[in-house]
Amino acid sequence: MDFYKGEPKTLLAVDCVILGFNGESLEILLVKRDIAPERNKWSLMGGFVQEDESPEKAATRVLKKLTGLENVYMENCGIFGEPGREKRRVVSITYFALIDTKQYKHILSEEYEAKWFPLNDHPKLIFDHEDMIAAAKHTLRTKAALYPILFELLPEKFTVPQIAILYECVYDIFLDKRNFSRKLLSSGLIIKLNEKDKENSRKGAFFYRLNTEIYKEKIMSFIRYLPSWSSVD
Amino acid sequence: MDFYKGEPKTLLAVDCVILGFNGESLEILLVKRDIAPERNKWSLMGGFVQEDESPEKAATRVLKKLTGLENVYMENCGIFGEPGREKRRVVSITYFALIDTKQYKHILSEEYEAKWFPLNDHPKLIFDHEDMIAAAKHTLRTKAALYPILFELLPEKFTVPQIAILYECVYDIFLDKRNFSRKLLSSGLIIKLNEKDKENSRKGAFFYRLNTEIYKEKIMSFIRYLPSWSSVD
DNA sequence: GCAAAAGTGTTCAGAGTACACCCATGG
DNA sequence: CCATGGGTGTACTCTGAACACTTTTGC
Repeated sequence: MDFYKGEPKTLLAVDCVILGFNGESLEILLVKRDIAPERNKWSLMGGFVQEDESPEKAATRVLKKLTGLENVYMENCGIFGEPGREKRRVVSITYFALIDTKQYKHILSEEYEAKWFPLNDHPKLIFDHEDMIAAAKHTLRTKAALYPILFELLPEKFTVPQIAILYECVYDIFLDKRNFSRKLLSSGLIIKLNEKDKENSRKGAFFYRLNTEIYKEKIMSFIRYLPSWSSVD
Repeated sequence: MDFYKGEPKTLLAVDCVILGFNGESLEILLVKRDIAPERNKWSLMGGFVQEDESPEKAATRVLKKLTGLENVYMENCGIFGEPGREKRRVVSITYFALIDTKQYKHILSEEYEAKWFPLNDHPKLIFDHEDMIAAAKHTLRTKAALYPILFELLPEKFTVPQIAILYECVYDIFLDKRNFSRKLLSSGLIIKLNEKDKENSRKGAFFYRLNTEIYKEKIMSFIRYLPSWSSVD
Protein backbone atom coordinates (compact mmCIF):
# COMPACT_ATOMS: atom_id res chain seq x y z
CA MET A 1 0.00 0.00 0.00
CA ASP A 2 2.95 2.36 0.28
CA PHE A 3 2.80 3.54 -3.30
CA TYR A 4 5.60 5.41 -5.03
CA LYS A 5 8.14 4.40 -2.39
CA GLY A 6 11.64 5.39 -3.30
CA GLU A 7 10.61 8.36 -5.39
CA PRO A 8 12.31 11.59 -4.32
CA LYS A 9 10.47 14.24 -2.36
CA THR A 10 10.96 17.91 -2.89
CA LEU A 11 10.62 21.17 -1.02
CA LEU A 12 7.76 22.96 -2.72
CA ALA A 13 7.41 26.72 -2.40
CA VAL A 14 5.14 29.43 -3.72
CA ASP A 15 6.19 32.97 -4.57
CA CYS A 16 3.81 35.84 -5.19
CA VAL A 17 4.29 38.66 -7.65
CA ILE A 18 1.93 41.15 -6.05
CA LEU A 19 0.96 43.92 -8.44
CA GLY A 20 -0.88 47.13 -7.76
CA PHE A 21 -1.81 50.28 -9.65
CA ASN A 22 -1.51 53.72 -8.10
CA GLY A 23 -3.30 55.62 -10.85
CA GLU A 24 -0.12 56.44 -12.71
CA SER A 25 2.00 53.34 -12.87
CA LEU A 26 2.23 49.70 -11.86
CA GLU A 27 3.79 48.81 -8.55
CA ILE A 28 5.06 45.65 -6.96
CA LEU A 29 5.00 44.71 -3.29
CA LEU A 30 8.30 43.36 -2.00
CA VAL A 31 9.37 42.13 1.41
CA LYS A 32 12.64 42.06 3.28
CA ARG A 33 13.49 38.44 3.94
CA ASP A 34 13.54 37.46 7.57
CA ILE A 35 15.10 34.04 7.13
CA ALA A 36 18.41 32.68 5.87
CA PRO A 37 19.73 32.39 3.27
CA GLU A 38 19.86 35.91 1.83
CA ARG A 39 18.41 37.37 4.98
CA ASN A 40 17.51 41.07 4.86
CA LYS A 41 17.51 41.25 1.10
CA TRP A 42 14.44 42.20 -0.89
CA SER A 43 12.41 39.41 -2.38
CA LEU A 44 8.96 38.34 -3.43
CA MET A 45 6.68 37.19 -0.67
CA GLY A 46 6.80 33.43 -0.51
CA GLY A 47 6.31 30.38 1.64
CA PHE A 48 6.28 26.63 1.62
CA VAL A 49 3.40 24.44 0.57
CA GLN A 50 2.16 22.52 3.58
CA GLU A 51 0.99 18.91 3.70
CA ASP A 52 -2.66 19.81 3.90
CA GLU A 53 -2.92 22.44 1.19
CA SER A 54 -2.68 22.83 -2.56
CA PRO A 55 -0.09 25.21 -4.01
CA GLU A 56 -2.88 27.62 -4.89
CA LYS A 57 -4.11 27.61 -1.33
CA ALA A 58 -0.58 28.14 -0.09
CA ALA A 59 -0.28 31.21 -2.29
CA THR A 60 -3.58 32.54 -0.98
CA ARG A 61 -2.46 31.99 2.58
CA VAL A 62 0.86 33.70 2.01
CA LEU A 63 -0.84 36.67 0.38
CA LYS A 64 -3.29 37.03 3.20
CA LYS A 65 -0.54 36.81 5.77
CA LEU A 66 1.18 39.78 4.18
CA THR A 67 -1.69 41.99 3.11
CA GLY A 68 -4.70 40.84 5.06
CA LEU A 69 -6.60 40.59 1.79
CA GLU A 70 -8.76 37.69 0.67
CA ASN A 71 -10.58 36.92 -2.56
CA VAL A 72 -7.77 38.40 -4.56
CA TYR A 73 -7.34 37.62 -8.24
CA MET A 74 -4.44 35.24 -8.50
CA GLU A 75 -3.02 33.10 -11.23
CA ASN A 76 -0.10 30.82 -11.79
CA CYS A 77 2.49 32.32 -14.09
CA GLY A 78 5.40 29.93 -13.98
CA ILE A 79 7.28 27.13 -12.31
CA PHE A 80 10.86 27.54 -11.34
CA GLY A 81 12.60 24.29 -10.62
CA GLU A 82 16.10 24.25 -12.05
CA PRO A 83 18.15 22.11 -9.63
CA GLY A 84 20.61 24.87 -8.77
CA ARG A 85 18.19 27.77 -8.42
CA GLU A 86 18.47 28.21 -4.65
CA LYS A 87 21.04 27.23 -2.10
CA ARG A 88 18.99 24.15 -1.51
CA ARG A 89 16.76 22.18 -3.86
CA VAL A 90 13.44 24.02 -3.96
CA VAL A 91 10.82 23.98 -6.69
CA SER A 92 8.86 27.21 -6.66
CA ILE A 93 5.44 27.77 -8.14
CA THR A 94 4.92 31.42 -8.95
CA TYR A 95 1.64 33.31 -8.86
CA PHE A 96 0.79 36.85 -9.70
CA ALA A 97 -1.83 38.71 -7.72
CA LEU A 98 -3.72 41.81 -8.79
CA ILE A 99 -4.80 44.04 -5.96
CA ASP A 100 -6.31 47.43 -5.51
CA THR A 101 -3.61 49.47 -3.81
CA LYS A 102 -6.08 51.75 -2.06
CA GLN A 103 -7.83 48.87 -0.38
CA TYR A 104 -4.55 47.40 0.71
CA LYS A 105 -2.87 50.29 2.44
CA HIS A 106 -4.93 50.19 5.60
CA ILE A 107 -4.78 46.48 6.23
CA LEU A 108 -1.10 45.69 5.90
CA SER A 109 0.20 43.30 8.51
CA GLU A 110 2.96 44.94 10.51
CA GLU A 111 4.67 41.62 10.96
CA TYR A 112 6.68 42.02 7.77
CA GLU A 113 8.78 44.76 6.35
CA ALA A 114 7.06 45.26 3.05
CA LYS A 115 7.13 48.12 0.56
CA TRP A 116 5.66 49.08 -2.76
CA PHE A 117 8.13 49.78 -5.57
CA PRO A 118 7.61 50.94 -9.14
CA LEU A 119 7.48 47.79 -11.22
CA ASN A 120 10.13 49.22 -13.51
CA ASP A 121 12.45 50.45 -10.80
CA HIS A 122 12.81 48.14 -7.84
CA PRO A 123 15.80 46.83 -5.88
CA LYS A 124 17.70 43.77 -7.03
CA LEU A 125 16.00 40.62 -5.86
CA ILE A 126 17.35 37.31 -4.63
CA PHE A 127 17.67 34.08 -6.59
CA ASP A 128 15.60 34.06 -9.78
CA HIS A 129 12.87 36.37 -8.53
CA GLU A 130 13.54 38.77 -11.39
CA ASP A 131 12.65 35.99 -13.81
CA MET A 132 9.46 35.42 -11.88
CA ILE A 133 8.48 39.03 -12.35
CA ALA A 134 9.23 38.79 -16.05
CA ALA A 135 7.01 35.71 -16.23
CA ALA A 136 4.25 37.54 -14.37
CA LYS A 137 4.43 40.51 -16.73
CA HIS A 138 4.21 38.20 -19.70
CA THR A 139 1.28 36.23 -18.38
CA LEU A 140 -0.50 39.41 -17.38
CA ARG A 141 -0.16 40.81 -20.89
CA THR A 142 -1.33 37.64 -22.54
CA LYS A 143 -4.26 37.17 -20.23
CA ALA A 144 -5.36 40.79 -20.28
CA ALA A 145 -5.39 40.71 -24.08
CA LEU A 146 -8.20 38.14 -23.93
CA TYR A 147 -9.92 38.77 -20.62
CA PRO A 148 -10.79 41.99 -18.80
CA ILE A 149 -8.77 41.12 -15.71
CA LEU A 150 -7.15 44.53 -15.32
CA PHE A 151 -10.26 45.74 -13.52
CA GLU A 152 -8.98 43.75 -10.57
CA LEU A 153 -6.39 46.46 -10.11
CA LEU A 154 -8.94 49.25 -9.77
CA PRO A 155 -11.19 50.32 -6.92
CA GLU A 156 -14.92 49.68 -7.10
CA LYS A 157 -15.51 53.13 -8.47
CA PHE A 158 -13.19 54.13 -11.27
CA THR A 159 -13.11 56.45 -14.26
CA VAL A 160 -12.51 55.64 -17.91
CA PRO A 161 -9.31 57.71 -18.09
CA GLN A 162 -7.97 55.63 -15.19
CA ILE A 163 -8.49 52.37 -17.07
CA ALA A 164 -6.94 53.84 -20.17
CA ILE A 165 -3.81 54.78 -18.25
CA LEU A 166 -3.72 51.31 -16.76
CA TYR A 167 -3.76 49.71 -20.19
CA GLU A 168 -1.05 52.10 -21.32
CA CYS A 169 1.13 50.98 -18.41
CA VAL A 170 0.59 47.29 -18.89
CA TYR A 171 1.31 47.29 -22.60
CA ASP A 172 3.64 50.26 -22.72
CA ILE A 173 1.68 51.90 -25.50
CA PHE A 174 -0.10 55.15 -26.18
CA LEU A 175 -3.89 55.05 -26.43
CA ASP A 176 -6.30 57.53 -27.95
CA LYS A 177 -8.47 58.03 -24.88
CA ARG A 178 -11.44 59.13 -26.94
CA ASN A 179 -11.63 55.97 -29.00
CA PHE A 180 -10.74 53.81 -26.03
CA SER A 181 -13.60 55.28 -24.04
CA ARG A 182 -16.15 54.59 -26.75
CA LYS A 183 -14.95 51.05 -27.25
CA LEU A 184 -15.09 50.24 -23.57
CA LEU A 185 -18.54 51.77 -23.11
CA SER A 186 -19.98 49.88 -26.05
CA SER A 187 -18.94 46.60 -24.43
CA GLY A 188 -21.50 47.03 -21.66
CA LEU A 189 -18.81 45.99 -19.23
CA ILE A 190 -19.06 49.12 -17.09
CA ILE A 191 -21.98 51.09 -15.69
CA LYS A 192 -22.04 54.87 -15.34
CA LEU A 193 -22.61 56.37 -11.90
CA ASN A 194 -24.06 59.78 -11.10
CA GLU A 195 -20.85 61.03 -9.65
CA LYS A 196 -17.68 62.60 -10.92
CA ASP A 197 -14.06 62.28 -9.95
CA LYS A 198 -13.02 65.88 -9.36
CA GLU A 199 -9.55 65.14 -8.07
CA ASN A 200 -7.74 64.53 -11.28
CA SER A 201 -9.11 67.15 -13.65
CA ARG A 202 -11.09 70.36 -13.75
CA LYS A 203 -14.02 69.02 -15.65
CA GLY A 204 -14.08 65.75 -13.79
CA ALA A 205 -14.62 62.30 -15.25
CA PHE A 206 -17.67 60.20 -14.44
CA PHE A 207 -17.20 57.27 -12.12
CA TYR A 208 -18.18 53.82 -13.35
CA ARG A 209 -18.55 50.44 -11.74
CA LEU A 210 -18.18 46.96 -13.18
CA ASN A 211 -21.19 45.20 -14.58
CA THR A 212 -20.42 42.01 -12.71
CA GLU A 213 -22.83 39.92 -14.76
CA ILE A 214 -21.06 40.71 -18.01
CA TYR A 215 -17.70 40.67 -16.31
CA LYS A 216 -18.10 37.08 -15.18
CA GLU A 217 -19.33 36.09 -18.59
CA LYS A 218 -16.36 37.65 -20.28
CA ILE A 219 -13.77 36.55 -17.79
CA MET A 220 -14.75 32.95 -18.38
CA SER A 221 -14.99 32.92 -22.15
CA PHE A 222 -12.79 34.05 -24.95
CA ILE A 223 -13.19 37.41 -26.47
CA ARG A 224 -12.06 36.13 -29.83
CA TYR A 225 -11.27 32.66 -30.91
CA LEU A 226 -9.35 33.04 -34.08
CA PRO A 227 -6.00 34.64 -34.68
CA SER A 228 -5.48 37.53 -37.06
CA TRP A 229 -2.09 36.78 -38.37
CA SER A 230 -2.21 39.62 -40.79
CA SER A 231 -2.64 42.34 -38.20
CA VAL A 232 0.70 41.80 -36.55
CA ASP A 233 2.48 44.69 -34.95
CA MET B 1 23.52 26.08 6.77
CA ASP B 2 20.64 23.64 6.66
CA PHE B 3 18.04 26.10 5.45
CA TYR B 4 14.33 25.49 5.51
CA LYS B 5 14.67 22.61 7.95
CA GLY B 6 11.34 21.38 9.17
CA GLU B 7 9.45 22.36 6.06
CA PRO B 8 7.49 19.51 4.52
CA LYS B 9 8.67 17.77 1.38
CA THR B 10 6.34 16.59 -1.30
CA LEU B 11 6.19 14.01 -4.04
CA LEU B 12 6.28 16.00 -7.25
CA ALA B 13 4.99 14.48 -10.46
CA VAL B 14 4.48 15.54 -14.06
CA ASP B 15 1.67 14.41 -16.31
CA CYS B 16 1.56 14.91 -20.07
CA VAL B 17 -1.50 15.60 -22.16
CA ILE B 18 -0.12 14.44 -25.49
CA LEU B 19 -2.16 15.75 -28.40
CA GLY B 20 -2.01 14.80 -32.04
CA PHE B 21 -3.95 15.57 -35.21
CA ASN B 22 -4.81 12.88 -37.73
CA GLY B 23 -6.12 15.18 -40.44
CA GLU B 24 -9.71 14.93 -39.29
CA SER B 25 -9.78 15.27 -35.54
CA LEU B 26 -7.67 15.73 -32.44
CA GLU B 27 -6.34 12.69 -30.64
CA ILE B 28 -4.81 12.04 -27.28
CA LEU B 29 -2.18 9.48 -26.40
CA LEU B 30 -2.99 7.45 -23.29
CA VAL B 31 -1.12 4.67 -21.51
CA LYS B 32 -2.16 1.71 -19.45
CA ARG B 33 -0.67 2.17 -16.00
CA ASP B 34 1.87 -0.42 -15.03
CA ILE B 35 2.14 0.53 -11.36
CA ALA B 36 -0.18 0.58 -8.39
CA PRO B 37 -2.46 2.20 -7.50
CA GLU B 38 -5.03 1.95 -10.31
CA ARG B 39 -2.84 -0.50 -12.19
CA ASN B 40 -4.03 -1.40 -15.69
CA LYS B 41 -6.30 1.56 -16.01
CA TRP B 42 -5.89 4.20 -18.68
CA SER B 43 -4.13 7.39 -17.70
CA LEU B 44 -1.97 10.20 -18.93
CA MET B 45 1.70 9.45 -19.25
CA GLY B 46 3.45 10.69 -16.15
CA GLY B 47 6.43 10.34 -13.90
CA PHE B 48 8.15 11.79 -10.89
CA VAL B 49 10.44 14.77 -10.89
CA GLN B 50 13.92 13.63 -9.93
CA GLU B 51 16.42 15.42 -7.73
CA ASP B 52 18.56 16.60 -10.60
CA GLU B 53 15.94 17.91 -12.98
CA SER B 54 13.36 20.67 -13.34
CA PRO B 55 9.69 19.77 -13.78
CA GLU B 56 9.95 20.83 -17.41
CA LYS B 57 12.88 18.52 -17.96
CA ALA B 58 11.01 15.71 -16.25
CA ALA B 59 8.11 16.16 -18.64
CA THR B 60 10.47 16.13 -21.60
CA ARG B 61 12.08 12.95 -20.33
CA VAL B 62 8.74 11.26 -19.76
CA LEU B 63 7.56 12.21 -23.23
CA LYS B 64 10.70 10.93 -24.85
CA LYS B 65 10.48 7.67 -22.94
CA LEU B 66 7.04 7.05 -24.38
CA THR B 67 7.30 8.38 -27.90
CA GLY B 68 10.98 8.60 -28.67
CA LEU B 69 10.43 12.20 -29.74
CA GLU B 70 12.54 15.17 -28.75
CA ASN B 71 12.20 18.90 -29.37
CA VAL B 72 8.47 18.69 -28.99
CA TYR B 73 6.37 21.74 -28.25
CA MET B 74 5.37 21.54 -24.64
CA GLU B 75 3.81 23.91 -22.19
CA ASN B 76 2.57 23.92 -18.65
CA CYS B 77 -1.19 24.02 -18.42
CA GLY B 78 -1.98 23.50 -14.78
CA ILE B 79 -0.95 22.38 -11.33
CA PHE B 80 -2.96 19.81 -9.48
CA GLY B 81 -2.23 19.65 -5.80
CA GLU B 82 -5.37 19.22 -3.76
CA PRO B 83 -4.33 17.16 -0.72
CA GLY B 84 -6.71 14.30 -1.50
CA ARG B 85 -6.21 14.01 -5.22
CA GLU B 86 -4.37 10.69 -5.23
CA LYS B 87 -4.15 7.85 -2.80
CA ARG B 88 -1.03 9.46 -1.51
CA ARG B 89 -0.04 13.12 -1.35
CA VAL B 90 1.28 14.03 -4.80
CA VAL B 91 1.44 17.43 -6.45
CA SER B 92 1.29 17.08 -10.21
CA ILE B 93 2.43 19.62 -12.74
CA THR B 94 0.64 19.12 -16.02
CA TYR B 95 2.00 19.81 -19.48
CA PHE B 96 0.45 19.55 -22.86
CA ALA B 97 2.51 18.42 -25.83
CA LEU B 98 1.71 18.98 -29.50
CA ILE B 99 3.07 16.33 -31.80
CA ASP B 100 2.79 15.36 -35.40
CA THR B 101 1.05 11.99 -35.35
CA LYS B 102 2.69 10.84 -38.56
CA GLN B 103 6.17 11.35 -37.22
CA TYR B 104 5.31 9.56 -34.05
CA LYS B 105 3.88 6.32 -35.31
CA HIS B 106 7.15 4.72 -36.31
CA ILE B 107 9.11 5.59 -33.20
CA LEU B 108 6.83 4.47 -30.39
CA SER B 109 8.62 2.71 -27.60
CA GLU B 110 7.23 -0.81 -27.19
CA GLU B 111 7.88 -0.67 -23.49
CA TYR B 112 4.47 0.81 -22.76
CA GLU B 113 0.98 -0.04 -23.77
CA ALA B 114 -0.07 3.22 -25.34
CA LYS B 115 -2.88 4.09 -27.69
CA TRP B 116 -4.31 7.08 -29.48
CA PHE B 117 -7.92 7.95 -28.71
CA PRO B 118 -10.20 10.63 -30.11
CA LEU B 119 -9.92 13.58 -27.75
CA ASN B 120 -13.69 13.67 -27.44
CA ASP B 121 -14.19 9.96 -26.93
CA HIS B 122 -11.63 8.30 -24.72
CA PRO B 123 -11.85 5.85 -21.82
CA LYS B 124 -12.39 7.09 -18.28
CA LEU B 125 -9.14 8.10 -16.72
CA ILE B 126 -7.80 7.74 -13.20
CA PHE B 127 -7.68 10.43 -10.52
CA ASP B 128 -8.18 13.93 -11.86
CA HIS B 129 -6.68 13.29 -15.27
CA GLU B 130 -9.91 14.38 -16.95
CA ASP B 131 -9.48 17.78 -15.35
CA MET B 132 -5.95 17.89 -16.67
CA ILE B 133 -7.24 17.33 -20.19
CA ALA B 134 -9.78 20.07 -19.72
CA ALA B 135 -7.01 22.40 -18.57
CA ALA B 136 -4.93 21.45 -21.59
CA LYS B 137 -7.79 22.15 -23.98
CA HIS B 138 -8.35 25.51 -22.38
CA THR B 139 -4.71 26.54 -22.48
CA LEU B 140 -4.39 25.33 -26.05
CA ARG B 141 -7.32 27.48 -27.15
CA THR B 142 -6.06 30.55 -25.35
CA LYS B 143 -2.54 30.19 -26.62
CA ALA B 144 -3.52 29.34 -30.17
CA ALA B 145 -5.69 32.44 -30.31
CA LEU B 146 -2.57 34.56 -29.91
CA TYR B 147 0.24 32.47 -31.31
CA PRO B 148 0.42 30.15 -34.34
CA ILE B 149 1.31 27.08 -32.28
CA LEU B 150 -1.11 24.74 -34.02
CA PHE B 151 1.44 24.23 -36.75
CA GLU B 152 3.26 22.03 -34.26
CA LEU B 153 0.55 19.46 -34.88
CA LEU B 154 1.16 19.28 -38.61
CA PRO B 155 3.85 17.57 -40.66
CA GLU B 156 6.54 19.62 -42.39
CA LYS B 157 4.53 19.69 -45.58
CA PHE B 158 0.88 20.51 -45.13
CA THR B 159 -2.00 21.99 -47.07
CA VAL B 160 -4.19 24.97 -46.28
CA PRO B 161 -7.37 22.88 -46.02
CA GLN B 162 -5.60 20.74 -43.41
CA ILE B 163 -4.86 23.76 -41.22
CA ALA B 164 -8.40 25.00 -41.61
CA ILE B 165 -9.77 21.68 -40.40
CA LEU B 166 -7.36 21.77 -37.48
CA TYR B 167 -8.63 25.17 -36.39
CA GLU B 168 -12.18 23.94 -36.76
CA CYS B 169 -11.40 21.04 -34.43
CA VAL B 170 -9.62 23.08 -31.80
CA TYR B 171 -12.29 25.75 -31.56
CA ASP B 172 -15.27 23.66 -32.57
CA ILE B 173 -16.37 26.16 -35.18
CA PHE B 174 -17.06 26.27 -38.90
CA LEU B 175 -14.67 28.22 -41.09
CA ASP B 176 -15.09 29.56 -44.59
CA LYS B 177 -12.06 27.86 -46.12
CA ARG B 178 -11.79 30.42 -48.90
CA ASN B 179 -11.42 33.38 -46.59
CA PHE B 180 -9.29 31.42 -44.16
CA SER B 181 -6.89 30.54 -46.92
CA ARG B 182 -6.47 34.14 -48.04
CA LYS B 183 -5.95 35.38 -44.52
CA LEU B 184 -3.33 32.78 -43.75
CA LEU B 185 -1.46 33.35 -46.99
CA SER B 186 -1.37 37.10 -46.52
CA SER B 187 0.39 36.59 -43.19
CA GLY B 188 3.53 35.36 -44.90
CA LEU B 189 3.64 32.58 -42.36
CA ILE B 190 3.65 29.77 -44.89
CA ILE B 191 5.51 29.18 -48.15
CA LYS B 192 4.02 27.46 -51.19
CA LEU B 193 5.75 24.36 -52.56
CA ASN B 194 5.61 23.06 -56.12
CA GLU B 195 3.77 19.97 -55.12
CA LYS B 196 0.20 18.97 -54.54
CA ASP B 197 -1.50 16.68 -52.09
CA LYS B 198 -3.50 14.35 -54.32
CA GLU B 199 -4.70 12.04 -51.59
CA ASN B 200 -7.54 14.05 -50.20
CA SER B 201 -9.20 15.53 -53.25
CA ARG B 202 -9.39 15.26 -57.01
CA LYS B 203 -7.96 18.63 -57.78
CA GLY B 204 -5.31 18.42 -55.08
CA ALA B 205 -4.25 21.18 -52.72
CA PHE B 206 -0.80 22.70 -52.80
CA PHE B 207 1.60 21.77 -50.06
CA TYR B 208 3.10 24.55 -47.95
CA ARG B 209 5.84 24.71 -45.39
CA LEU B 210 6.34 27.05 -42.46
CA ASN B 211 8.33 30.21 -42.90
CA THR B 212 10.39 29.57 -39.80
CA GLU B 213 11.74 33.12 -39.67
CA ILE B 214 8.29 34.63 -39.43
CA TYR B 215 7.07 31.78 -37.28
CA LYS B 216 9.66 32.44 -34.60
CA GLU B 217 8.92 36.12 -34.72
CA LYS B 218 5.23 35.55 -34.27
CA ILE B 219 5.51 32.82 -31.70
CA MET B 220 7.49 35.13 -29.44
CA SER B 221 5.44 38.28 -29.71
CA PHE B 222 1.80 39.08 -29.37
CA ILE B 223 -0.43 39.17 -32.35
CA ARG B 224 -2.62 41.79 -30.75
CA TYR B 225 -2.15 43.69 -27.59
CA LEU B 226 -5.50 45.15 -26.87
CA PRO B 227 -8.81 43.49 -26.23
CA SER B 228 -11.90 44.04 -28.35
CA TRP B 229 -14.61 43.70 -25.80
CA SER B 230 -17.27 44.57 -28.24
CA SER B 231 -16.70 41.66 -30.57
CA VAL B 232 -17.64 38.98 -28.10
CA ASP B 233 -19.15 35.78 -29.33
C1' DG C 1 -11.26 84.39 -20.65
C1' DC C 2 -8.08 80.73 -20.95
C1' DA C 3 -6.00 76.35 -20.21
C1' DA C 4 -6.80 71.52 -19.60
C1' DA C 5 -9.01 67.41 -19.54
C1' DA C 6 -13.53 64.87 -20.74
C1' DG C 7 -16.17 63.44 -24.10
C1' DT C 8 -18.94 63.54 -28.91
C1' DG C 9 -19.24 63.62 -34.10
C1' DT C 10 -17.42 62.60 -38.42
C1' DT C 11 -14.61 60.72 -41.80
C1' DC C 12 -11.87 57.19 -43.99
C1' DA C 13 -9.09 53.01 -44.80
C1' DG C 14 -8.80 48.41 -44.38
C1' DA C 15 -10.09 44.00 -42.23
C1' DG C 16 -13.62 40.57 -42.13
C1' DT C 17 -17.55 38.23 -44.41
C1' DA C 18 -20.52 36.34 -47.84
C1' DC C 19 -20.83 34.31 -51.89
C1' DA C 20 -20.58 33.97 -57.21
C1' DC C 21 -17.70 31.88 -60.03
C1' DC C 22 -13.70 29.54 -62.26
C1' DC C 23 -10.21 25.59 -62.10
C1' DA C 24 -8.39 20.86 -62.04
C1' DT C 25 -9.21 16.24 -61.78
C1' DG C 26 -10.94 11.21 -61.46
C1' DG C 27 -14.36 8.44 -62.43
C1' DC D 1 -19.18 15.47 -68.61
C1' DC D 2 -20.22 15.88 -64.11
C1' DA D 3 -19.35 15.83 -59.19
C1' DT D 4 -16.05 17.45 -55.89
C1' DG D 5 -13.08 20.11 -53.53
C1' DG D 6 -9.43 24.00 -54.37
C1' DG D 7 -8.99 28.50 -55.11
C1' DT D 8 -9.83 33.65 -57.00
C1' DG D 9 -12.75 37.90 -57.60
C1' DT D 10 -15.78 41.06 -55.85
C1' DA D 11 -19.03 43.57 -53.30
C1' DC D 12 -20.58 44.94 -48.86
C1' DT D 13 -20.26 45.70 -43.73
C1' DC D 14 -18.28 47.16 -39.91
C1' DT D 15 -14.47 48.04 -36.82
C1' DG D 16 -10.73 50.77 -35.66
C1' DA D 17 -7.93 54.94 -36.20
C1' DA D 18 -7.48 59.87 -36.82
C1' DC D 19 -8.84 64.07 -35.51
C1' DA D 20 -11.97 68.43 -35.43
C1' DC D 21 -14.82 70.10 -32.21
C1' DT D 22 -17.83 70.87 -28.03
C1' DT D 23 -18.31 70.73 -22.90
C1' DT D 24 -17.06 71.62 -18.16
C1' DT D 25 -14.51 73.53 -14.84
C1' DG D 26 -10.68 76.13 -11.81
C1' DC D 27 -7.88 79.79 -11.76
